[in-house]
Parts: sequence; C-alpha cells; structure tokens
Amino acid sequence: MNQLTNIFKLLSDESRLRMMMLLYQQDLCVCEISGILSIPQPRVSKNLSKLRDLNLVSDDRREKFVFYNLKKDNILLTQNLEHILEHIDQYPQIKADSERLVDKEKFLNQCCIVCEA
Amino acid sequence: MNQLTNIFKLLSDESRLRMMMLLYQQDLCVCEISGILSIPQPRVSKNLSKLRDLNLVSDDRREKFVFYNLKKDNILLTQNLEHILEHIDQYPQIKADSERLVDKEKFLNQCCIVCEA
DNA sequence: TATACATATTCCCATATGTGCATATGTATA
DNA sequence: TATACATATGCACATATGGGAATATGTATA
Repeated sequence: MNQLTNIFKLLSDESRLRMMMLLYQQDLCVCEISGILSIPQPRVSKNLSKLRDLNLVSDDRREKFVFYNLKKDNILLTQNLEHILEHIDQYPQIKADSERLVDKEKFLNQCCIVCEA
Repeated sequence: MNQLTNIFKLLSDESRLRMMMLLYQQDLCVCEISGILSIPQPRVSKNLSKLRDLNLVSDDRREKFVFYNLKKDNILLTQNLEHILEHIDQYPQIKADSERLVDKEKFLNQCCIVCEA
C-alpha cells in the first residue's frame, strides 16, 4: 500500500515533479537541475535524497559533480512521467523546463566533463 | 501544474486511494464505502468532498442515500486506478477491499433501493 | 411533527512536509 | 595545506493535512 502512496506523494510536489521530469529525460547533476529549474541547491539535494530513499535514482560521482539517474524499473512512476511527457503541451512549466535542458552546460562552471563526452 | 500535483495528492492518501479504487469499479453511497472499508463516515464524506472540489465525482441522491460516481474523464487519474487494478495482486489491501464489494448491501439497512434494481 | 437514519460540516489536535538559511562534508586544484 | 566549488545535512519555522469527536443538515417515515 505504501508502495503506492509513496510514489504518489513524491509526484505530488511541484519541485520534485519538475526534477523527475528532467531526470526522466536525461541524467543530470545537482547544479544542472538547480540551474535549469531555478531551484535552490539544498532543495534539489533534499528532494534527490527522498528519491534515493525509495531507491528510485542512482548516483554517479564524476569529479566534483554527482550525476543522478532516474531508474526506469518502477512502472507506476515511469508511466506517469511518460504520460506527462506525452501531454507536455498541457503543462507549460514542464515544457519550459524541458526546453531549458539544452542549456544545461551553462550551469557547470567547468566544461571538461562535457568536452570529454 | 496544480492540475497534475492535485491529482497525485489525492492519490497519495491511503483512505482516499482505497475509496477511489472502489468507486472506479462501481457507484456507491457513503455508508457502503464506509462499511466496506471500515472507515468512519465523516472521513469518507470529507474525502468525497475533496474529490468533488476537483470535479472528479458526481453525486446522485436516491432517497436517504447519496450515491457517488467517479468520473472517467481525467485520463491521468483513471490511468493510475486502472494500473492498480491490473496489478491488484500486488496490493492485498486493495484486493481485499474489492472482494468485500459484493457485501455492499450489508451496509444499507434498508433494502428497498437494492430490491428496486 | 417527532423520530430515525444518512450525510455533511465544524472544531481541535498531532503530525507531516516544504522551505530557507547556515553549515558540514567531500573533491579537486593551486 | 589552503582554497574554491559541488553537494549533503541540520535546524527552525510556517503551513498543510489527516484524524477523531461532536454536531448540523437533509430526508423519509410513523
């Protein structure tokens, strides 16, 4: 039961939902998420830790940065994120966030990681 | 945005989710919901009013009883309820609730309405 | 009209939760 | 080792929310 309600609780907060929508589209580090969404870094970290508590993300440190990956094995979660993505025109905020994804490099003040890729 | 988060908020409470799962399967009156789920009547009424606030249910008074109908026009909501129903074996509480649906008449102390049908 | 019953609402309380700010921790580099 | 930067965590606070108990409202029937 909590397995269900916990997922819905995570989805029910705007900051967290916006973060999950970004991570559903690609892996990002904390400062990128914070920059793209204009959400203070501590808030991003705290929300990521809630996702980590439910084992919904994996993290991968690369030099100074910690990149987060949203696991796709929770059907209920991914089904909802996918639904939102499919209807993105109905959700201007989500759409704007997604469009800002291309600027993510701006929020890394070092480019080495990006350039390596 | 709230359009999204409000739906998830509704789904994130156990009492409400159990109620919605019943109503997704059939129309019920307050005392039936209360009886089937063993949830106090005021709590049922309060949660129904939250659903009503978001225009997710319609109500239909028949004599002493008020029957509630869950509207199926919110794709996001119905998709989630449908998902749960499809995976009902994973959720013993929901499954048990659904099985108790057949006893719903027990919770109407008058049978006239049922007998009319 | 009085009574019984179904439902809705109000009040109060405990707890959960989001948020900001400050700070701790961890990592790389000079 | 000192410094800068990325990230995590702790603390304080305001607010939201679920819950129970009592009660109000609405409806049918005797």
